Amino acid sequence: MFGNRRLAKRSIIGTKVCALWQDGRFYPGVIRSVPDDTDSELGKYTVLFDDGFEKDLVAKDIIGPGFQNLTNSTLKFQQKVYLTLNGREVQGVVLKQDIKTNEVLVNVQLSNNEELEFIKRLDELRLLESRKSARLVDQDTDYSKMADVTLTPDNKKRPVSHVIDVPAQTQRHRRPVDDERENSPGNDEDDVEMMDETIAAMVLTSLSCSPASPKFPVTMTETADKGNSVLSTSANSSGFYSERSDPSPPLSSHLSESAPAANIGTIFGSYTGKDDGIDLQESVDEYYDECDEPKRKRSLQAQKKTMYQCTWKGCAKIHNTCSGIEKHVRTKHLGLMDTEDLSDHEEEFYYTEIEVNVDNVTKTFSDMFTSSPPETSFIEMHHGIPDHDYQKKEHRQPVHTFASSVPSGGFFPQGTGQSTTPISVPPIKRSLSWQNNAATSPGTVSSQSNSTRSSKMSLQERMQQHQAQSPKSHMLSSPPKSISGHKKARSEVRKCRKVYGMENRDMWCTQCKWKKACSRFTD
DNA sequence: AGTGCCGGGCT
DNA sequence: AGCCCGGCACT
Repeated sequence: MFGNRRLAKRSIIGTKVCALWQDGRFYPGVIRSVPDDTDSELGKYTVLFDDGFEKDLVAKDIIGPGFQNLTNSTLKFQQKVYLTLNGREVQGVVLKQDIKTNEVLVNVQLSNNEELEFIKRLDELRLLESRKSARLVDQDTDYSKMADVTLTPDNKKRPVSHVIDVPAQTQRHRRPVDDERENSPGNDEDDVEMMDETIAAMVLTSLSCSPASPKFPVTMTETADKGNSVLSTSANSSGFYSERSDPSPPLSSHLSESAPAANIGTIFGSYTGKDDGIDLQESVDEYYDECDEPKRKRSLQAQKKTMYQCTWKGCAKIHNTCSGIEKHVRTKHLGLMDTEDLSDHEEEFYYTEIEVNVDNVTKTFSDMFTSSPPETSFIEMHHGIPDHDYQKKEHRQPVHTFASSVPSGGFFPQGTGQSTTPISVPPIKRSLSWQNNAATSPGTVSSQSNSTRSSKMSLQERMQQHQAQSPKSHMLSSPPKSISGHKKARSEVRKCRKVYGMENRDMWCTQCKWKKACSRFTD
């Protein structure tokens, strides 16, 4: 039936698509049959629309996986679309589309029957309703998921890359939304909704930092004094969505789910790329949600802490929350929108729980963040974000404690004496962090050898160390030659064995397990 | 001695 | 292909 000259296009029949109808709008349907010659642009696909009609269409009139992207399309007035607001998929109709900017004015009817108009970018819209929850639908094949994914342009299909993909589209032109907000004053909630996605994406962006990634964002932890933790303030106070049964302090709220417009507005001034502070949020232990609820033992300064580590190839990002890591996987690796509702939780396959021995989780994090020279990563991280005047904010704390050891003064407010949690950072780690290339006097560091240490270090520590030693962290501190040299001394190379240790062999990448070239920490 | 991983064998 | 491991080069 199918042309068999090529690899069959993975049974395209049955694919859920949206196809052009006579009226110039796209309607959902499934592929009924494919042309004999699928290579030809003229071949007609038969699409069975959901309402029972059938039509033969060329590929270019079909939107869906394997066909056109929505981004390439022009949507007509009254075209039904789906979009995500505040983590929920809502339906709307197109009012108009600005071809130039690819922004679409969408009218959305909220559950409370309120109608609102949003300006969304084309790539934020979908023509097909997303699957609600794979858990409920008992794991059918990836099909619909694929549809979801591919229908959302810009979601490059599963980037198999360990490069963090900054969800650029979420960060660009947010101004229109701003304008939009002005159009509907007094509706805070909606404002929130509109911002959520962006913020969440920004959070993710900022958070995206795998050991393999050079862009380990330097973030502030709760050690930041209140004046500085710009975002954590805003995020923290977001407990206004009371559906969150969690009676925990406001700080436990989930950024992506809700963030009070008011606060954010205040804090961000104009709502733009001020994501800068966001990373603070997650980095800290206050970033809890229902996922970790049972594990909330930190009041005990527990010795054990469950962390979640991304197992995506080349990525070993660790989050301290389940939702955090899920989001990471979802947006960074699966190329999905950061919308839990739309996700079918495939991300669960890409992270693993790790129990970490830490005497003080906070310490751990602060370590992680202190250990890489902030400036570069920080700047890079925010590269391309408009209106970014983060630097102007009071984030730049004088770095007291480590000023001498930190190359090019990071802003991490280590020195903030008002830190609530005593941060006892083992000197070893810190010195290690910058010791690699920077000239280090042997005497200043612990006399223990690196390897000895690593066998004794907790996993977490090793991870930190790895992060600290990842290439980026050298950028500022290292003498030029190490940059040009590129070839790392063997001792510097971090591999699963070193990072996780023998005792955590199950966390090694497969290659390492097989004594093959490590696939996780490729340099 | 420890580590990274090639080459090759087994299933 | 997935897995395992001897053995070598390197540190």
